[in-house]
Amino acid sequence: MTPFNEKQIAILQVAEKLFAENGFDGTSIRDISKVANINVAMISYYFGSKEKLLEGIIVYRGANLKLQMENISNQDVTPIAKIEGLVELYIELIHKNKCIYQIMNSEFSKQKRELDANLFNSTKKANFQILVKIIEEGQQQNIFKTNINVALIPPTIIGTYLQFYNSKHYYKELLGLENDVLFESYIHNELTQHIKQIIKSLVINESK
Amino acid sequence: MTPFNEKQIAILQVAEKLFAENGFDGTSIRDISKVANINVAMISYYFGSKEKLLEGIIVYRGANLKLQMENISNQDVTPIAKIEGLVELYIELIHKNKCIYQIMNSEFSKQKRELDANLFNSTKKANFQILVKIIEEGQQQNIFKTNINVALIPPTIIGTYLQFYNSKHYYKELLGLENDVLFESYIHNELTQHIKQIIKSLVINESK
Amino acid sequence: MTPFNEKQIAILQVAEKLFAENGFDGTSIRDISKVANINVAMISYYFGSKEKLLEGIIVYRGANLKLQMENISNQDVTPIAKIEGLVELYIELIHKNKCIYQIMNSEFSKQKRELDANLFNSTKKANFQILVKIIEEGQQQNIFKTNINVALIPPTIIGTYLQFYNSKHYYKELLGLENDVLFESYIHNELTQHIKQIIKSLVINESK
Amino acid sequence: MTPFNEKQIAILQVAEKLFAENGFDGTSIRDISKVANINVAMISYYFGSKEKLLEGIIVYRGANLKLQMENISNQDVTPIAKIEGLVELYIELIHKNKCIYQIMNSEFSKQKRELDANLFNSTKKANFQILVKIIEEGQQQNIFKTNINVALIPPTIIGTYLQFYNSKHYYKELLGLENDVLFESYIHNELTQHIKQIIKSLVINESK
DNA sequence: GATGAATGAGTGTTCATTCAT
DNA sequence: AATGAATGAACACTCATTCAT
Repeated sequence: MTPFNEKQIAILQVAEKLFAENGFDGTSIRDISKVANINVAMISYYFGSKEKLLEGIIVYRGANLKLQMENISNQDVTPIAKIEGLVELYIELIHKNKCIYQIMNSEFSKQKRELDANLFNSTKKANFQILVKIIEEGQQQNIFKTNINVALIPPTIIGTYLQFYNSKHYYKELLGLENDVLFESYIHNELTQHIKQIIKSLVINESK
Repeated sequence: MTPFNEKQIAILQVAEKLFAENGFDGTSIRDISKVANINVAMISYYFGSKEKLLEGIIVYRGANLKLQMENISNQDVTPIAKIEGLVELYIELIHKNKCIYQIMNSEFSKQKRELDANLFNSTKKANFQILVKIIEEGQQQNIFKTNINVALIPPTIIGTYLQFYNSKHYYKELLGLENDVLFESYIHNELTQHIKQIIKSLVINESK
Repeated sequence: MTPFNEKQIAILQVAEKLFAENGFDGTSIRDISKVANINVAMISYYFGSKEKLLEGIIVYRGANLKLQMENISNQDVTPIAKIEGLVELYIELIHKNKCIYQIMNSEFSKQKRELDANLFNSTKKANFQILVKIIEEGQQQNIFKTNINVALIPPTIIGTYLQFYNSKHYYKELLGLENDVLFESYIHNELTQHIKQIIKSLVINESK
Repeated sequence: MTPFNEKQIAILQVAEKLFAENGFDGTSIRDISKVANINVAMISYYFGSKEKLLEGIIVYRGANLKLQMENISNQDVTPIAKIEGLVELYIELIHKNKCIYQIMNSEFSKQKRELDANLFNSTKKANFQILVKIIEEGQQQNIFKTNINVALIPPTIIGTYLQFYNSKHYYKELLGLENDVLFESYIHNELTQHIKQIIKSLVINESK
């Protein structure tokens, strides 16, 4: 199904992790080869170059992301439940694929990288369309407001989550979350709840 | 006032810009020295190392940030106006100091960097305290809800803004913002309004 | 007849061309395998090593060279005609086998290469003997000088030709030879005539 | 006078020698740095790249070559003596600068190298003009033939010499030159004499 | 007999830093 | 106080070759 074989996937996963942790420039192919327990030359051999490896990660993850996102809107529940489900899914997906979102946000925003932005934008657009559909459904049922800026919903969800996660150290201290398990739990409960509340306040027609 | 002399500040400003554009690892001290029109050795000479230079940027900007943030809470307006003002200020500050926020978010979240996190956390905590004060003021006046998770307000503001800004390319296309001026204007109007609305929905006591 | 099979010969021909164009070190076995449309491992498999491949080229071409050279001296014409024929043949052969002569001159003169010089020297010596025979024939007929340094005749012919050919770019400009056809034609006429004249002046007894 | 400092010249000389012996691709900058007893990084530091180093050699030697060549034609001797002197000078110069001539012939004739051919062609043209002047002088004095192809004289001299030199191994055996001193002596005497004779036969008007 | 996978050594180059002055 | 020169380590990548199949 994927265009990558077993060993390539092993490399992709190690690379994804290290890129997310240390950045693209901060990760050498030697670092990757050491962690993945393969020869340095294998990366060039399998992917052609370090940049192509990055693109490989995107292709590998991108296919997955789009697929998972599509299920939510086809369920037979109220638009509000769909929105809540979408927020949950969004957070879950970003959390699971934190690595690639991290990469996307730090590497794609850099001017120097000559990456094919379309690799990501197509996924983004697809997700946007799904969201639009749900919103319109709620509007037709008069449950949602009419003037909703749909485009700003995804960056609100993703941004809030990532900003929180990237300041892990600070929030663990501030909120007294003594270990990573508590931190993860906080994300799953309080943060998710917080974001759900935000998004609902943006879309639900309170004046009804 | 600042512990940096004129030449050091010139270096700091160039470094800040380049770090934000290309990342810490993606920027060589030669790049910096070329743009700043100084000798390569100057950076090690003045700052000790490249990492110390990054810390220097934080110290240099941090002092500024804290200072500007404190003014808002001392004004004699309603808590709601203070919150609105704070959101505006937040966005304005992040927008102006995008560079350092970019750095903070991409470099501080990396495990490999041995940076003194306190350099930033102290500013964050100070800002948090200011926010707490405003919220409490509103709660005493019964204008704000009682159960507000104040800690999640800053990451919501900052995260949403940065996520939007970092996907500049995508949003310019999606929203038909043909040039950078229109993009900036969109941030100043729609995005700021969007974030204000979110934060207000989080704090204002609607049941009143 | 040749000790090489069809696939080996295909490789030899590609390698000969690429070695002549880019040098031995400037040509990778991957370059060769790509052009020859074979697997990289084939070269080591068939020839043992890259150096052995070079020797293979020499063996392959050398056999040919010696063969063609022998015909000229057996014809029933005057020694002068034989010399003229020999010059023509020399130039024609070098021109046709420019590739291998190029290799021979650039790779054999290098100390680092551990090539079996005898592979070539035997051909050179055979050719030298043929030349000696013709010269002696002319001397017996009192048409040629008695004090002829036969050893210096071949390097004069070959050297002049190669030096001219290797400065193709320069001579095309200097002589106003606008395209390669004109350049080739110049070699066939003026240059060949020039070399013939030189060699004849070296051997023919003018005082007669 | 030269645009190179002492250390750069040391590197240039080592590089010239190694390039001539092993070719451009056959010489690594580590080889050079080892022989020159300098750090590997110095070559990039001083010359920018390996290719620029090669160009440096050409610039360094080229200036010298042109200069030395100009003296011969200004002497107050017969045209024949001038031609003889020129041949001697040519051989001496090529012999001394064998390295760079070797490089010129093997690297410039390769298509892959993107070298500024003008670096050499200007020297070649200057030398050609000097030769033309001497020939014309002899023609005016009716000592030289009228139909002389001046362009073919330099490649005859250079080519014959280089072809002989590059087959050193072969000629030492053929001519019984037991050591390098004898080989050098042969070049200085027999080979030089041979080339002088050739060139004179090309230009001198025998029918006078 | 033939080949894709894999390897360790090597490539040119750039890196942050230090040194002598 | 300031800098050009210099360095060793690291960089991404390519090399010829070997090996398991």
